[in-house]
This record gives sequence, structure tokens and C-alpha cells, in this order.
Amino acid sequence: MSLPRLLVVEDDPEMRDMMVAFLRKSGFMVFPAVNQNEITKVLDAGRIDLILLDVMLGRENGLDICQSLRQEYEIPIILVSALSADDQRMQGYQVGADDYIAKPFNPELLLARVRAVLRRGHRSSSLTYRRNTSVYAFGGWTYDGKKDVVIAPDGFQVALSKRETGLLKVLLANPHIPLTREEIADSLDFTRAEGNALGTSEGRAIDVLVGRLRSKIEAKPKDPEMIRTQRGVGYVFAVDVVVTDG
Amino acid sequence: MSLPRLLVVEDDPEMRDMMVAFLRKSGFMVFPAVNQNEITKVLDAGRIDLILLDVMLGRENGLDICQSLRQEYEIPIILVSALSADDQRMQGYQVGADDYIAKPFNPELLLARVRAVLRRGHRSSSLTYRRNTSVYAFGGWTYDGKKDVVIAPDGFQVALSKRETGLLKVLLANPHIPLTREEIADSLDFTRAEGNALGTSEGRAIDVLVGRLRSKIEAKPKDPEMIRTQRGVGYVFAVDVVVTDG
DNA sequence: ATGGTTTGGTAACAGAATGTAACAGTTGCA
DNA sequence: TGCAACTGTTACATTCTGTTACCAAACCAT
Repeated sequence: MSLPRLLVVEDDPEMRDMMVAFLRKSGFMVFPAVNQNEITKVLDAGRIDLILLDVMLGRENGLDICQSLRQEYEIPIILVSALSADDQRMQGYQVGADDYIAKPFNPELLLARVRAVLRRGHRSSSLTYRRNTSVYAFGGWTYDGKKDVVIAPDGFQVALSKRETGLLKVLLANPHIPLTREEIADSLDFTRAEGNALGTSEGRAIDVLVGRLRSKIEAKPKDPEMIRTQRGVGYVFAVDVVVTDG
Repeated sequence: MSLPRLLVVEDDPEMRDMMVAFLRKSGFMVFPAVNQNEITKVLDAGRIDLILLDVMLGRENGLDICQSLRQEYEIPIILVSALSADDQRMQGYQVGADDYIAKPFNPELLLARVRAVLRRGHRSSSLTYRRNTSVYAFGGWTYDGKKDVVIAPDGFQVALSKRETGLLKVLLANPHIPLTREEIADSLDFTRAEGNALGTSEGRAIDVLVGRLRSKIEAKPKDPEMIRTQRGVGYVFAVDVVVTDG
């Protein structure tokens, strides 16, 4: 099969060259662009499977470009930004971005996100978005958001604590998407300053919480199949999730 | 589906920014306003699903604004106030507010209230508001306010004490809305200074009362389905309530 | 292949929050 | 007036959750 074709939109030469080189080494065909004019040329020239779009583009704005692209293309878009403004991320999802990565980022995380978005294709999914009344089916399990209950494959209800349920919701909202501990913590505790690195024990708290949830929903908690560890990144919910409105 | 759109009316910049940031992170599109003039502009600009309205607005008064809005809009309104005046809360309901939150508040509580009000739409419901002659149906049970009797699903009447009935009324008036122990205590005892934190034993008294009511109306008091515990917040009546005028 | 470093798993602990049995004082009724 | 019911209070038990420490696994340099 052909290599996935990425478009990297970044006006900073050093950053652009670094991203292009790294992604090419990782097995992608990568096309660089500096502004919307160049984006258009690349899109007209051939198939693009995913766009990595910097938000700060000199005189142009990545959010505006994203919105403009959505008028005509269904191509997955990952926004990349150095800014940590809380509302910008939400704005990104509002203009149709599929994911959002904050600079500076671990190249492994970038790779994981790119692969995740490529795998699931274009479909908005965010860390914070949750429909409380939906029913989620995953791996033989069911989570009923309206009744707030978890049903095991054997039909029995499993009691989860508030934090465990919160973590499950985050995972259900982001299947196949690697999540850092910071992202998980942000989703569980909205008062946390987003983007702030976790302290040592805060990160361990996420690890312990993941372990506790695993012990309740994994057939083999020591060899988890649903909540996988992504070393150096965080965790990924490696199971298909079917959502039904309540 | 589209994100719920909230309007936060707060003249204190720090408080407004904090609420806006928190609510945006929680998955809402949030629009700030400082006074009635700005409110009008936001409402004219597009759909608003809920208004969070501070009562103390410099030279303007949130209660007056609420009343004014009710002349023209059916948008749910939650009043937010630092004052603890008992009658102010009643005034709020009288001018058409859907809910009332006293500062300082737990962000989780704010979120829970916003979601509850959005879910049930515009419909007056308050902690203290009670139509004593109504008939309430919930979870197979019935409470007849006129006769002041509780009928179990099996058709038999269940005797509740005065305090237990009082608690039930509070819960029936606020289905799906997390209530703190302070709010429950305020509703049960009108002479209590509203907004005052409960003493240790006062809070335990609410816990014991909840336990006693659970033991009478829950199929499994140790695993309650109607009166759920919301750790760190209080309790929530997690059952649909159908009200019929007597 | 080996040793050192980094990262993640998890058992154990501690503090906070909640459930509840038991007790005592209060209230209402016969 | 006596008694039963009611209700607040207390104390103990249980649950929840963050933190710490130890250990195992993975990774990297030599």
C-alpha cells in the first residue's frame, strides 16, 4: 500500500524542516507549505491524507485556514500551536480540527497522534467533549451515561468510583488516541491549568488510577488489551467504541 | 451536534475569566458579558442556550435584568450571587430564574447545575419551591402532596417521618441536580442562615437522614439507585419525576 | 551481552469522605 | 404522665484517592 501523504504547514523554517525530516523518517510522504497559497497548490497537486497545521503563521491564522479548508475538504487536520490559551483548543475543534498538539511536543507523541488520526479518519473527537446520556459499547462492555452504570460482558454491573468513571469517560471519548498523563489529568480536573506539566506524584496518581480501572475492566489486568501503555507518551484506549444516543 | 452556548454575565474580570475558561474547558461555547447592553448584543448575535447571571453587577442588578429578559426570552437563567440573603433566592425564582448558585461555589457544582438546567430546559424548579397539592411519580413510587402520603410500587403506603418527607420533597423538586448538604439543610430549615457552611455534625445529620430515607424507598439501600452520592459534592436524585397537579 | 538509566506497575499507607449503628434528648400523643 | 417515635450527635467502619516506595520492564550506551 502507498505511504500516507502528509502536509505540514509551518512558517518557521527550522521547525518545518525538523518535522518534515522526522515524519519522512517515520514512513510518510511529507509535503511542506508555508501559507494558504502553498497549501492550495499542494492540495491541487495530489492526494493528501492529513494536514498538520500550525496556528501561528505570520500574517495568516491557522484557525481561519482550518475553517476555510473545511468548506471544501474532509481531510483530517491536526492543529499545532505554541500558545496555551485554553479557548484556542476549543476553537480549533469548533472550526473542524481533528486534533490539537501543543508545542513543545515529544516527537513520539506527534507520531502517535498522526497515526491515530490517520487510522480513524476524519471524525471530531476531543478530550473534553462528553455526551452524558450516551450509551457506549466497547469490548463487550457497556457504559450507560444516563444511568452512570458499567455493565460487564457477563451482564453484571460493575461498580466504579467517581474517578474511575471519569477516566473511563475520557478513554471512551478518545478511542485509539494516545493520551498523555497531562491530557488525562486535564480532562479529569477542569480546574487544572491546562498545559501545565504534572508533578511526579500527580503523574503517578494517573498511573495508579489507570491500574485501578484496569483491574476492574480488563480480563487480564497484567496484560491489558483495552487500556494499553504507550511508553514515553501515556495510555491509549485500543478498542473500538460504538456510541448510541440515549 | 453543536456545543451548548452559554452566556456568562459577570462584571468582576477575574471571576468572569475564570468561569469562562472553566466552562470552555468543560465543553461549552462561552460568551462573556459585563452588563445588560452587552447581554443584548450577544443575544442578538446568535443562539444562547443558558445564561449565568451575576446578581451584583456594579450599578445594575441581576434580578432586574432577569426579570427584563423574561419579558422576551425563554432562555434558562442561573443566578449567581455572593450574598446570602434568604429572600434574594426567592426573588430570583419570582423573576423567573431557573436556578441559583451561591458564591463561593465548587466548580463541579457549577458544572453539574449547568448540565442539569440544560438537560431539563427552561422549567422552574427550585430547592424550596413546592406545590403542596401536586402528585409526584418517580421510579414506580408516588408522593401525593395533598394527602401527604407515599405509595410504594407495590401499592402499599409507606410511612415517612416529617423530616424524611421534607427531604423527599426537596429531592422531588430537584431531580438530576446535585445538591450540597448545605442546600438540603437550607431547604429543610428556613431559619438557617443560607450559605453558611454546615458544622461537622450538621452535615452528618443530613447523611443520616439520607440514609434513613434510602432505607425506606430504595430497593437496595446499600446500592441506591434513586438517591445517589456525588462524592465531594453531596447527593443527587437520579430518577425522572413526573408532576401532576392535584 | 552487560550494566546503568528511565519509565511504568503496584502494594501499602494515610487522610478525607461517606455509611451507619447506637445512643440520648426532644417531641407528640394517648 | 408515660411511652413511642423522631431526630441530632457520636463513634466506628468502609470506601475513595493521592502519595510514596519498591520493583520490574524497557531502553540505551558501552
